[in-house]
Amino acid sequence: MSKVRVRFCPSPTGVPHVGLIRTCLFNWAFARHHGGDFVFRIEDTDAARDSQESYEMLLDTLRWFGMDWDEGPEVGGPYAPYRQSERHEIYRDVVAKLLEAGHLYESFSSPEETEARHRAAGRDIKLGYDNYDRTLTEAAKAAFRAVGRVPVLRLRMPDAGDDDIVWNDLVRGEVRFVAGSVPDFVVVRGNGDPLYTLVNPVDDAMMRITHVLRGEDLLPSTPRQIALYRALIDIGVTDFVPEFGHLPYVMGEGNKKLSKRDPQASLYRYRDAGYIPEGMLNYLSLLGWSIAEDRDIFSPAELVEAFDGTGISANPARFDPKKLLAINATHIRLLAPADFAQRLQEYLARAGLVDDQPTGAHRALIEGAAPLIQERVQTLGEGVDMLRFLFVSEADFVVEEAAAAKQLDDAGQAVLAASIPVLDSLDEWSTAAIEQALRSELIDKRELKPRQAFGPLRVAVTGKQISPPLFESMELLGRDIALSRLRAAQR
RNA sequence: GGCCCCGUCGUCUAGCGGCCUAGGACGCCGCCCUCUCACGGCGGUAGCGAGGGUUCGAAUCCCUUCGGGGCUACCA
Repeated sequence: MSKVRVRFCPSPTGVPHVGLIRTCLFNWAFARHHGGDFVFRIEDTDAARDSQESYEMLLDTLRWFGMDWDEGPEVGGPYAPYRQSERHEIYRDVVAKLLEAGHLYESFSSPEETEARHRAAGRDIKLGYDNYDRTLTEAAKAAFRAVGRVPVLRLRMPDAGDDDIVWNDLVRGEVRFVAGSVPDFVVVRGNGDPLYTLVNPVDDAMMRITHVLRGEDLLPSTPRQIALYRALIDIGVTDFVPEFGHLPYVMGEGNKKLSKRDPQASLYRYRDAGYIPEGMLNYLSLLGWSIAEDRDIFSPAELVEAFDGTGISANPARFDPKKLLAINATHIRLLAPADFAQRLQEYLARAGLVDDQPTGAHRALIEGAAPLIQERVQTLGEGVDMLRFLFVSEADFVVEEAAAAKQLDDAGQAVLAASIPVLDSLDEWSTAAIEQALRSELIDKRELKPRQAFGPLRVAVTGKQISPPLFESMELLGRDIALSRLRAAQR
């Protein structure tokens, strides 16, 4: 087999979403596994919907995931340009050759006229285009032009009785469309603009794409693409038809395909919340694929190692945010502690709790606190919430109302009153010393249950009922601030 | 309507004729650990859409049926 070449070819509309990136991921992993090329092409042929902003988000997202491309925007390549909006002369040239060779023909029929012919012949009007204009005489065409009508260009499809269009789908096995069941389709608009139906296969052919892995929604268009490919081979644009593989849908709530507009589908939502790329990639690749019978946690490198393009499931996969979260949590725990601290720092900065280049004191705080929460959070965003009490100014520090009501009652006040002098007189402000002193005073001497003893202190010091371990937190906070918060919680 | 795809626990899946009284994971429930929350450990819950074949033997092969979904544009 020649070198594997696959492509990811989104149109830049809207925000990158889960289904799109899953498709990208499978292509990327397939290319990397086989030592092939990953081509990134932008299908911006719909000026009304495409946007530069969306284009930039696409690049940004792939980079965030570490899905690098060998050819495409900003890196170039031998088949440049890689934005379809810059390839119009190429399409014009191919169209001219296709027309000359008789694969395309001018079609003047309006949908109404086609429908009228179906009615007149007693056929179902839902049959679609009837290939009527194939046989238009030059005189008839001239007559249309004379009244100002402009033709679209259609590709001739095989007729009933010709060979069926069959391919061996990488995901679904043999798929067959009976010859004659697919009408001739439009490839160039009346105004001369080429359509997706033309430019997508033309670019794939010219860029020598060997494997087309794409969404299941494109499966019914495959016979048309194969027919076009045959025409392209005939005129010498390429010399082979690629393999096709149609990936199952990613479903959302209910029984509906996850929509671009579904907020749950936006990648940025997860990125902003502090999901990490390793976790997202892992989960996304589980949507229609599995690495082994008894395993579902793996690194991007392990994915590439295993992903050979076989064993992709044909049935739709439901996107499950809970499982995504769980897998993300596992990957967070897998990070090297310094790596976790670094990533956490970025989110703390984003939340405005530390500077982009944190001060030495903040840096020390992050290094001390990160290990306390690495096993406690599922996202980096949760980590920010959990550590907020360490970074806020005393003026901004607040004790949650519900927490105060529950823990700073009369019993809680007694705990505060007993603890403050003990802590105040500690020789050494360390986790071990704090714990020893408090246990001795509250558990041994006053015979409190641990949760009764430490609950009020936790709330007073962190403002929440859920926090990193208490004694470590107090040490990090420092004696002065810890004591002043305990005193402030007294009434 | 026509064409096409899909059908294993609630969800993602393993399974490709005997290894299956169907395995793993998420979720959920219980217990242990425990300063909160997590982590970790142990246990539990729950599935082959239905009906016919083929076969000594079917989740696995065939047919039918039911159900879900997609396409059917001068969108991509």
